[in-house]
Amino acid sequence: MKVYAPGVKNLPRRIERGGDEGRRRIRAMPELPEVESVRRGLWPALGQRVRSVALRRPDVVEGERSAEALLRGCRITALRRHGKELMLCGGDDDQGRCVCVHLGMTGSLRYLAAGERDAHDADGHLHVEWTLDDGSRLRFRDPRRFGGVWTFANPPAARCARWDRLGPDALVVTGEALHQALRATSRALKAALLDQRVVAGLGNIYVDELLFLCGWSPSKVARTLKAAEVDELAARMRELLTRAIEAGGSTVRDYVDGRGQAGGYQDQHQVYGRGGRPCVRCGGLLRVTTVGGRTTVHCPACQVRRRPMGTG
DNA sequence: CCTTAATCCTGGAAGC
DNA sequence: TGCTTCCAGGATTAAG
Repeated sequence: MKVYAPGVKNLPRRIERGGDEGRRRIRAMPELPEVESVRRGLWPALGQRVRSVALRRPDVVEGERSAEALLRGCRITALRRHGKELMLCGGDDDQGRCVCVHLGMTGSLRYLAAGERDAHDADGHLHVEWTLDDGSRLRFRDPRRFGGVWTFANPPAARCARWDRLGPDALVVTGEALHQALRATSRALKAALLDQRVVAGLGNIYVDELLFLCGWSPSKVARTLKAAEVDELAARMRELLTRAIEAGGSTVRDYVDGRGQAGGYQDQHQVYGRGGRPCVRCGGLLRVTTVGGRTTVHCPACQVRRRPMGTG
């Protein structure tokens, strides 16, 4: 495990420097609150019929790539979300065509009213653009192309292929369901919570924030949490995500919601992006480590609850 | 079961 | 200043 002790020479400079200068350079990927904010921003598209589809980069689409598969001629009847996955439904009663969108790390899905323009009108990362009957548009853009679009004959087929592999949605997960998943793995708690099959929607930002709020060490073994402790973990998870959604998600660099609005939750981050800076609770320095293959920031003094091997 | 590493990709930061 | 190198990260897959 790579460990950066505070003040040590190999500490990345952006962390050492601290302040807003250090924070804003760290990127955010869309996690559940950001994806939900995108979904809520797309509501003006509901009820509209898709007039045309421009597929500029066919390889971002998996499955059938025809305009019809991408909802041309369909009326958009629902915008759904599970974890970080979005689903655009093209008909009533699970009958119409269906498109799933995953934003990956840098993906965005935006609604533009008729005639509305934005900074990305002509860049090379606009992969799919849907034009609706009233002249408004939906736009999928993804510079790094870790995201993508999947086409299905209908929503049940999409759920079967994609959503059924995901754990319960993190915004509404019960302690009981979470406990069932956590008790089945001996991985580090952080690694388990990042696994979308365990619980769907958490990424690096909100896992680190959640573990700080609960006082758990990221390397605590997942299966050793008691039922009551997982109840509390689930409750705090729902509360954290709800608050982040209320703030419009986190914008660390360039995330915007479905209407191009930046989020505000980054101002409430207590650990993410704050490695090497003082803990807001105890004043000690936050430590940057790697857990589950991911950069992890935690407070070694505050997050000592039930560490493995009784070391806490 | 578990872990780490490689893969995809680009832009921004750091290093020389 | 400019060029090169490194790095982040979600999900998946392979290898150890």
